[in-house]
Amino acid sequence: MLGAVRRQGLAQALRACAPRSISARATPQVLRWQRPSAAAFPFASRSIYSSPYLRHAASGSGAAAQAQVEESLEETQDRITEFEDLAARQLVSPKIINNITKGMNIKTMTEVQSLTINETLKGDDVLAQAKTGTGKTIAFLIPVMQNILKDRSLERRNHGRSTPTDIRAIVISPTRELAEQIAVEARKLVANTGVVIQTAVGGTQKREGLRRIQYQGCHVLIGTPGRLNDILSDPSSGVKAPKLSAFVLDEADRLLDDGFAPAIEEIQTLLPDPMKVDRQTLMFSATVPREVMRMVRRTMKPNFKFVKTVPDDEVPTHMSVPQKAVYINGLENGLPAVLEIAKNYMEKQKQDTNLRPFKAIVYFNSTAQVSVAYESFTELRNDPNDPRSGHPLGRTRLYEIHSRLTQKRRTQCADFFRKSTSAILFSSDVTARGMDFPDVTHVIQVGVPRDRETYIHRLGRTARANKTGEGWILLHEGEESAYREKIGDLPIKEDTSVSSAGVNMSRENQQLPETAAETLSQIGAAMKLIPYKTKSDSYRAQLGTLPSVISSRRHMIKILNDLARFGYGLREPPVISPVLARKMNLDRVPGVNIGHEDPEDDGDARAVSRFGRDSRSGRSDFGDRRFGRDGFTRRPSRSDRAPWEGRGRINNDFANDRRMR
DNA sequence: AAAAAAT
Repeated sequence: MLGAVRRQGLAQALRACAPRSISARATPQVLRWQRPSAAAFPFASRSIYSSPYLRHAASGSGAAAQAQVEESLEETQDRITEFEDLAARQLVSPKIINNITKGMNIKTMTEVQSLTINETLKGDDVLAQAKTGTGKTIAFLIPVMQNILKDRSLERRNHGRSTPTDIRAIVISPTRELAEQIAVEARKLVANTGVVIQTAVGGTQKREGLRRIQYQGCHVLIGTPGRLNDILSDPSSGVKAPKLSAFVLDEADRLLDDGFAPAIEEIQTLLPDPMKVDRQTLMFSATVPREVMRMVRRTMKPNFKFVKTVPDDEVPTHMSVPQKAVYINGLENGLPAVLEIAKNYMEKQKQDTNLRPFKAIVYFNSTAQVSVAYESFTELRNDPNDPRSGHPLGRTRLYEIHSRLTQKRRTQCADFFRKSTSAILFSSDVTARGMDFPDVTHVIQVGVPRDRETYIHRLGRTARANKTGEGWILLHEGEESAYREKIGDLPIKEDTSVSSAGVNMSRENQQLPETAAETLSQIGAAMKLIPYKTKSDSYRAQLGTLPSVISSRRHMIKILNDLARFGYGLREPPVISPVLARKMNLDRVPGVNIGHEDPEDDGDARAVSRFGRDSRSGRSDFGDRRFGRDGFTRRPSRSDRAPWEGRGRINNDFANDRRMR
């Protein structure tokens, strides 16, 4: 019953967004997959109206809830589900099908593929709402390629070679890696057909890319908004798409977010008038917010199809994957907790060979935090005093990826991680959407993500292709309210198995469980080996991300200073420029270190090298500012060793302070 | 000072 109301709500939403003048006949059809037997899942259909637009439309449609929904069951019944059949019915070139069934060894379509391919092959415009990791790339590539192959003029022109004005399809993706990933897939699909695939993404040599297009030609151009716009708007590039027959937006919701829309609109003005040169527009989107609907209405034919491939009764990933929340005592407990989660799993995996090798993505909200994590994990040693003692995670490979790396490094890391059996990828949200890394067993999110969608997309990197996986999120109690607000309704269970998470790292001489003590000292030692700038950048970066999560400035500075001191091992908080301090209303907050530059001598607590020699001496020209209830209460003295090493001395007033925030 | 993305 509830399901029926929901269905009607959806149809309503779609009608509401179609222009009024459009006749009933032109109302977009809603196609929906029905699970044969409705299994009773506790969380069924919760995610279906996760988009604000549809949720709103659905809830406001009470009076009209009687309306019938168009549901084409006939089409559901004789829908093609085997790739072979597409060739047998002469819908798709046997070459393409052969590449799929033999080359890629895929026989049966996923639900997304089956539902969308059956529609797109008819030539209609399609908006598909699809869960990630369900083969949607192939789903939109097949009709695009088929359209290109069936144009016989391709073969005659230019002695069978392509030219830079031959572009038949443009595919836009929100990240460079995703564009490359789509191109790789596309090339497999059209192997030995003569169709030329090219990419246009930032961070690469524009001239080199252009030369490749000029020399090899291009039928399908896959890229990111900026570079695509750059190339198409540059008349001297000679790259044009006068015969464009397909236009695809992957991750449309993301693409229509702030920032991308202007570039995409500009690209559209550079394409031929769709009224004169007929083209098929396809959009894939995990959610269907207002912006996506607006773009659909502006660019798609009035009879576009809406294909919803999240079945009513299928449990979406973020409802079925086991998810755990770990409360950390301070932000400084974050990396120890990550390390311990890894160790615990690897220990279990030794006992139980059925468990897959540990392969994790660890997400942070800023690039600088990613670097701190990656660099410190690289420096880990079993025995911090002996560089030869081996890494606590054994042969687990470590990678980092974010926008501040060169494109070459990014691509390399993505490739390496994809191929690794046991690895950790420290990542910003570059990889949050669409990226397909096989066999990821863990997604660990450090801190509350910027929004609900981000959480769900990150989590979607695991449990792909019918595999299992688990999600973890590490939370400071100061983040609790933001956490509950954003994702409090998801099935995330509190987990208390991570012993180093709850340790108060400001206290010395504590009796700690062995695993916690070991983990904390390993991280603490590794942290001393990484550059000061990496840490101070991370501190400042979090001044940018935390205010949306923690409302009190005082509290924020307090926990950041704890991180600087007990996590990063710094003697004093990194400087904040006077301008920034004023802008953020921090000038009167205790513990804020207002200054101009990072100290020349590093400001590190005590850069103890692996060989045990002190390599830096202290400096204290920060005056009285340091002497407040700010986490840096004590004048730096002989020992700045981390308290859990048992020899440090810290101010107990301050330690008590931690309890009464 | 806070993902991403054109130079």
